Amino acid sequence: MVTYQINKEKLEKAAFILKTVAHPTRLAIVDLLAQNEKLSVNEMCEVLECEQSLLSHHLINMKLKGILRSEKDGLNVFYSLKEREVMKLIECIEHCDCNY
Amino acid sequence: MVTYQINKEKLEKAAFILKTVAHPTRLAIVDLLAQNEKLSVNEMCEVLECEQSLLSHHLINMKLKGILRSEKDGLNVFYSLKEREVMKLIECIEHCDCNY
DNA sequence: TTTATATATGAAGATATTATCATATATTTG
DNA sequence: CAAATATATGATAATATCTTCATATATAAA
Repeated sequence: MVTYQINKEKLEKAAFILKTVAHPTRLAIVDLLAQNEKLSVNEMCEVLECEQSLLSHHLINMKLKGILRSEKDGLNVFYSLKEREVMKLIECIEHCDCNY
Repeated sequence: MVTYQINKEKLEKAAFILKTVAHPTRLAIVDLLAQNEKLSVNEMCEVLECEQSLLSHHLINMKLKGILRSEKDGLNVFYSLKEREVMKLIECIEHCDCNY
């Protein structure tokens, strides 16, 4: 008999989190913030060569989904990883050499 | 100065793999195959309550992307995890309680 | 060799995601 | 206060993903 343990809710939550990160730019953001405690939108814009508005959309989305937090300081808004656990995802992925 | 280490190619690959798994049904497939060495399409259909054709699409997609392998035995096709490393993703996610 | 079963395929429609653009808001500085 | 700068917002267009359905293929069994 086939067993099945993880419940639907948990799977949906996991898929949700994964989705939030499953994008080159967003993954780069996580990576960047793993290496730098906090960064302003502008700083990330430059490093990632991503248009400001698009980056903003990504950042707000990630914040909304609980991956990032933000704090305002004058004109700048600094983003940082809310759950440093997310970094583990990246490491994990790096070790997983699926060939396709 | 902001540093940035991971290269584009790596990020794209990682995002690609993540995307493959960032879906409730596909995550359930990984989970199911982490617990059962190999399973036929039908067996998974029943457990996951997923329509055969849809499941087939998912499985083939996952195989194409290097997450799964398949072997035929008579009428059945058995799928199994190609990279058991993928299981770590799930564990990782489970420990990561992002609130959103 | 017809019938049943398991799986795959492909097209189309439904839905979701991503990118772009123009512009708004908020803050600082001159 | 006007101008400059940083970020956010919202509508829309472009694109990708997911689902469904009808049907094809391959194997096994009667």
